[in-house]
Amino acid sequence: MLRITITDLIKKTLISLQKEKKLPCFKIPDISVQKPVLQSHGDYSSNVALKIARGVGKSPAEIAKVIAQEMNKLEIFQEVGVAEPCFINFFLSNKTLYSQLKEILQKKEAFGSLELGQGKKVNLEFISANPTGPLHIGNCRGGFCGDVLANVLKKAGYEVFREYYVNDRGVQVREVLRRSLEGKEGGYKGAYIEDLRKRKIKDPEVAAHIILKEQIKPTIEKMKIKFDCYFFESDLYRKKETDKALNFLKKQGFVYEKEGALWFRTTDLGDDKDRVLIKSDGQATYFLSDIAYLKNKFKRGFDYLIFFWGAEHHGYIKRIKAATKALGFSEERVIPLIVQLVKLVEKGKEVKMSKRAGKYITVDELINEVGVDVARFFFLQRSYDKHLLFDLDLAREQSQKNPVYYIQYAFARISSVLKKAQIKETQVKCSQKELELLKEKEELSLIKKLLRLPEIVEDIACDYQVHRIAHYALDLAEGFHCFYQKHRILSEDKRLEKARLALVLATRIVLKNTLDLMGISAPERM
RNA sequence: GCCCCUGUAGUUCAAUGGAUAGAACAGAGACCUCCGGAGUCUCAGAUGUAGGUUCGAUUCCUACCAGGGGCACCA
Repeated sequence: MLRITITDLIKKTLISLQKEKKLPCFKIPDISVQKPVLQSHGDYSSNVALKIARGVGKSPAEIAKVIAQEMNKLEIFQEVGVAEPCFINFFLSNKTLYSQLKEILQKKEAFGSLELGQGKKVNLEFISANPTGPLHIGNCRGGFCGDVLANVLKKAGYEVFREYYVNDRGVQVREVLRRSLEGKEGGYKGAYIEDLRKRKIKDPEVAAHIILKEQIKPTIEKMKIKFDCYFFESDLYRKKETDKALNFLKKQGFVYEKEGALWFRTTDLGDDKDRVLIKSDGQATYFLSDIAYLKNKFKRGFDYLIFFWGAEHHGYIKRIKAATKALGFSEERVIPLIVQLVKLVEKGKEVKMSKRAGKYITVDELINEVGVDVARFFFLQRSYDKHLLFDLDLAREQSQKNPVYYIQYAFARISSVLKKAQIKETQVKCSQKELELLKEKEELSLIKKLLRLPEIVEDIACDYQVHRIAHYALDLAEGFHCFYQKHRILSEDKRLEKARLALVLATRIVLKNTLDLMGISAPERM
């Protein structure tokens, strides 16, 4: 991966410059290499000179000059320059681009894979909607983002386990279902409740499992999400894990009694107030289940626990971090991701949803109307901390204009050209000499875009922001459309044709890998 | 009252503290003898307000203004 390579090269250069006494001794900081906005500023750039100038006692310009001079000797670059205010700009040599292109063609579906995770085990819990009814649009966001994050982390070299936590025991769930089945105030309405009533289902816990099986699971399949496990809260009780967790906390001295209830002194561990574990009526709270569940996950050997929560749960973070610390684990191993709420807009007005009134748009309805590819892309585009405005009219009427088609269209075009050229999945054997025929602006620019996939995977594996991949996919598709528009692939010049077909094949590979990560289909025809 | 998130173009969104703030849709215009026009290329258009931190702020800090979401022996 180029960005890592360049970072390493800078580090090596600094060390050798220090050895040669061209630079004084100092501790080498974390070096950041970024992609400049402007092409004229190079393919990559670094502010390392500015960063180390503080501790070195030389002017940044001087330092940058020395580093650039040294790095100019490296073959990977065509040029290493210095620009105001002391950025070091790296221009890749075309030779580097061609060899990287070859690598894509060799690696195929493995292109973009990293060993960043070193096989560490990650538990990714998402959706986990209460089994009281069908999934609604609010569940979509965390669902799709969780699924894609799982894909990306796997690509980055983590061992990923996807989990859905089923609150099948909680008082609230049981109470709501009981009221719903009996048609009482405070219950939910909807066809599925009617159906349960007709089937004479009385037990709320049975109802919960039926809803999970008949409503939620089929929808999840429709969303093209796969879970490795549905974890039942009731199992924690059946196996006495809640008792064990409570006893553990007691032994650690975190538990006290007040007004007939058992409290967990979470304030000792950074929470705003203490929390109840056992209510005065003897019932355990969800929080106790969650602590037992946390313990259970660590016991299963996960290095990191990632959760997707809606914004309404933000207050829960301190609590779960406190529990983590009380259990004796480092809080860095628990990573809660908060996604802001989804607001539904129709005809310019917000649509208020109510589960109680049976008034909400289900995920099934949404996917039936716009298709799973459009739905996935729509929810993937935004960063988690933005409120997501879901415009129903746009999704319904303008699906033709949806950017996901722009991306898929690029793939369809590629397939079409390859078909015409009668090239199947087989490798185009293209020599370095032939690849050197690719020197048009659009060709080189496309190659550079292809090479960014591993960087995107790395970035997401570090900050979990999956929307990066959606934006990358658009950028990649644009790169191909521009190239396609400007230059003919099939031509009389058979050597050039071969080189361009190699580029097209490589684009196909990277586009396919990107779409796979997003869980969006790559159609040969549209 | 306290806590969390957000204020960027007419609209919906981008931009690990970096260089001339990017797209898409909507608007104005151009490109079909040509591998799929669901495409390409032009033009026009934006950082809520006031301070601070520093070589450099859309990004970090403070105050204010505006929107959303939380503050249970629910989760």
